[in-house]
Amino acid sequence: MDVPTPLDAPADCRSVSEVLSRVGDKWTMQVVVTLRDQPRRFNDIKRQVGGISQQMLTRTLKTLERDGMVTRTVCATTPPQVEYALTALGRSLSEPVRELAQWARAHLATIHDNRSQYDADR
Amino acid sequence: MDVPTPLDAPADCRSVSEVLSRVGDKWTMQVVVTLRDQPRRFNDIKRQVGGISQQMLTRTLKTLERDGMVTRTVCATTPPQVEYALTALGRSLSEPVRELAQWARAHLATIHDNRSQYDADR
DNA sequence: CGGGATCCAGTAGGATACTG
DNA sequence: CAGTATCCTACTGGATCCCG
Repeated sequence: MDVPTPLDAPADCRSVSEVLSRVGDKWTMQVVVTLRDQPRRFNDIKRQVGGISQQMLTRTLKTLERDGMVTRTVCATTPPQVEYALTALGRSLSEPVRELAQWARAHLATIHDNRSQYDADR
Repeated sequence: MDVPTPLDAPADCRSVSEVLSRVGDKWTMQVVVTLRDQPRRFNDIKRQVGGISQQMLTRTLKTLERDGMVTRTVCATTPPQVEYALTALGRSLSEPVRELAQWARAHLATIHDNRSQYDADR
């Protein structure tokens, strides 16, 4: 237990890739961030995220619930109310993602520039 | 400029999602980690990663090169030698990813358990 | 050795309409 | 309000063969 975080073993790489591809889809992180401060209801999330269809929001929330990142609470009223909230696991994810967000903000423009230049050179 | 890292604005969410989905594919992180310590040649990377086809390695490396994360150096010898190395940008990415790797190691088993339980309950 | 070209299957994302 | 059910398109991952 000397090296802080090897990130060398193939098993680790696959774990990282698995997590990255899990949360790297189009909507998951936006939903997680939307739920970070307070629980919200379905159409509330839908408005906050913007541009997401009911279908994709349903899928995203169901997958998050399945992974134990989000809880789903149904109030048997009419009209029905369903409230979604982050679990501790879901909140804990937002910490390392915050780091990545900083990196994204700092370097995304550079990446886009690199792409433009690469494409122009051919 | 009070809050350290808001991660609230929709624009930020999209940046994060863009980066996550960019590096969240099946092979990118494994290639980056393989190149982290020293430059390597094509088939060397292929052996290190394991299970990747030439096609996918070619695509992955080309995309990394386009984004300015990897340099491609051709030695005009016979047989040709092509060496790939991480750029500073590529190396800087491995830092926040290291954080996410720790999270992955710590919580991946829990997530898998949650999935099993969720699937069993229906 | 280091790819390019082609073809193919599976899945992610999305539009729309309908339901309890 | 909060979904479910269809249907469709585009992209990802991969296998195979060919080339300098």
